[in-house]
Amino acid sequence: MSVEASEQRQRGRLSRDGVLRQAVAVADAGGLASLTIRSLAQALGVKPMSVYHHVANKDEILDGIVDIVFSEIDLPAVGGEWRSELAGRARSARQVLRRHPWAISLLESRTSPGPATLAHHDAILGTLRTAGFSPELTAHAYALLDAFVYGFAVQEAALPFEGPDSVGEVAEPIMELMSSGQYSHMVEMAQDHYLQPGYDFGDEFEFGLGLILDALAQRFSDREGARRS
Amino acid sequence: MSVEASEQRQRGRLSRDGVLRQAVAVADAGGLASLTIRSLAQALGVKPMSVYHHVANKDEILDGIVDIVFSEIDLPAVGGEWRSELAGRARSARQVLRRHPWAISLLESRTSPGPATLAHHDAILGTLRTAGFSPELTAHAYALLDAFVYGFAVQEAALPFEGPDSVGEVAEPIMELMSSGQYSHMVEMAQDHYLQPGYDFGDEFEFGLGLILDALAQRFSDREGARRS
DNA sequence: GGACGCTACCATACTAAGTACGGACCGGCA
DNA sequence: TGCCGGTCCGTACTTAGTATGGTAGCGTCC
Repeated sequence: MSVEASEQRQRGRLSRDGVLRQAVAVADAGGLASLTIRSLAQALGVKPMSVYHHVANKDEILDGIVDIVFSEIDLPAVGGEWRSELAGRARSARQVLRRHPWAISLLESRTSPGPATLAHHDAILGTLRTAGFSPELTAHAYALLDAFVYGFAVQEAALPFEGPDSVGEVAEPIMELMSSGQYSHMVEMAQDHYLQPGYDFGDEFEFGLGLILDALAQRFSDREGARRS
Repeated sequence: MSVEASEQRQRGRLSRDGVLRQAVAVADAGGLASLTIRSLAQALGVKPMSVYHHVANKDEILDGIVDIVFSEIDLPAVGGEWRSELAGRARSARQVLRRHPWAISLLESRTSPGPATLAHHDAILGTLRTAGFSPELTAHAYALLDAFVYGFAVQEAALPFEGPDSVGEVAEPIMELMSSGQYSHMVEMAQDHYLQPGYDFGDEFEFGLGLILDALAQRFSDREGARRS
C-alpha cells in the first residue's frame, strides 16, 4: 500500500457534484468520445466502479453535464429590457457552447432537463412575459431564438476549420471536390466571400441575432399599437 | 418495421449503396444506438465482417447516411422565386429531419460532406445569388436559415412528447418539478398556453420561418433600393 | 474442362467500454 | 468492543468495433 500516493487515498473524497464537474473537464479536454467511465475514474483518482456510487449510470452523467453547461449561461434578468437581456443570453449561450462543443450533440438526446436548464427556460419566459409579450408571442419568440442559438452552434461545430483566417488550410480537399464542375455557386461564394481575408463565420451570429430581435420588436410593437388603439 | 433481409445466400448481393440504405432503415427503426455493425449485418442477412468489404469503418457509414438524408431534402430551383423556393426547402428539411431524427446528432459531428450535401448547399447559394442577393447577404441569409432549420429540429427532437395533444401525458413529472415554487413563469406558460388544447410546437416553425424570410426580404429590398437610387 | 486467381464473404479473436455482483475497508456508534 | 452502514474496489460478463487471415464460388485462359 503506497502511503505516498500522490492523490490522497481517503474516503469521502468523491461526490456527485465532483464527479460531474470532472466529467465536464474530461469532455472539454478530449471530446465526448473520450469521456468513459474508466477515463473519468482515472481523472478522479479512483477505480471505475467507484463512480457508480454517485451516479446510477452513464446516462445520468450525460444529463448532469448538460445541466452544468446550462448553468454557465448567463440568465436574462426578469424585468430588464427584453431586447438587450435576450441578446446577452444568446451571446452567452453561444460562448458556452463554443467552450463545450460536445454539449451540442447532447442537447437533442437528453430529454430530462435538470434544475439549471429549467431555471434558464423560466428566466427567458419571464423576461418576455414581464416585458409585455403575449403568451403566443412569448412562445414564438422563445422557440425562434432558441432554435437560432442551437442551430448556429451546430453549424459552428460542423465547420471543418476553426476561427478566421485558418480557412485556407483545410479548403484544399473541398475545393478539389468542388472543382468537378458542379457546385459552381459554392466555388463562387468561396472565392468571392468565404475565403476573403477577414471573413469570420462567427460574424453571421450577430447578423442573425439582430435580424430576429428586430423582427420580434416589430411584431411586439405592432401588437402593442393595436391594443392601444 | 421488418428490417431483416430475406434474401438467400448468394454472392454480390451487397453493395456500398445497399449497405448505406439498410443502415438508414436500421437507424429509422431503432435509433442511432441500435445501428451497430452487427445489427446492420443481420439486417443485410450477412455476417458482421462482410460489411467491411463495402465501407472502411463505421464512421464512413455515418458520413454516408447523413448524405442520404440530405439527398431526401427537396432542392430549391435555382432561378426560381427565392422566397418560396427557400421556404419550400426549409419545410422539406424539417420533414426529413423529423423522419430521421437520429440524423440531427450526426449533423454536427460529421465534417466531411458528401455529394448530396454539397449539391444541397450549392442549390441554396445559387438560388440566393441568382435572385440578386449580394455575396454578403447571401452568406447571412444562408447561415441564418440553416441555423433556424437545424435548431428547430434539435428542439423538436428534444421534446419529451410527440405531436399535439399528447402533451398532457408526459407533463406530470415535469409539473411536479416545477411545482416546487420556482419556475413560476414556466408553470404559467404551460397552463395558459402550451397545455391548451390544440397547441402544437410544430406550428412555431412557420412563425419563425415567415419572420426570417420577411426580414430577409426587407434587407434585400432595402439594398436594392439603395443601389437603384 | 481444369487450374488459377479475384472478389465477396466469413470465423476467430483481440481490445475497449458499460456495468452487475459481491467483497473489503473504514469510521462511527451502541 | 463489536457491529453497521457508507465508500470504494476486484472480478467478470456482455456488447461493440475491427484486425487478421481464411474460404468459396465465379470468370478466364490455356
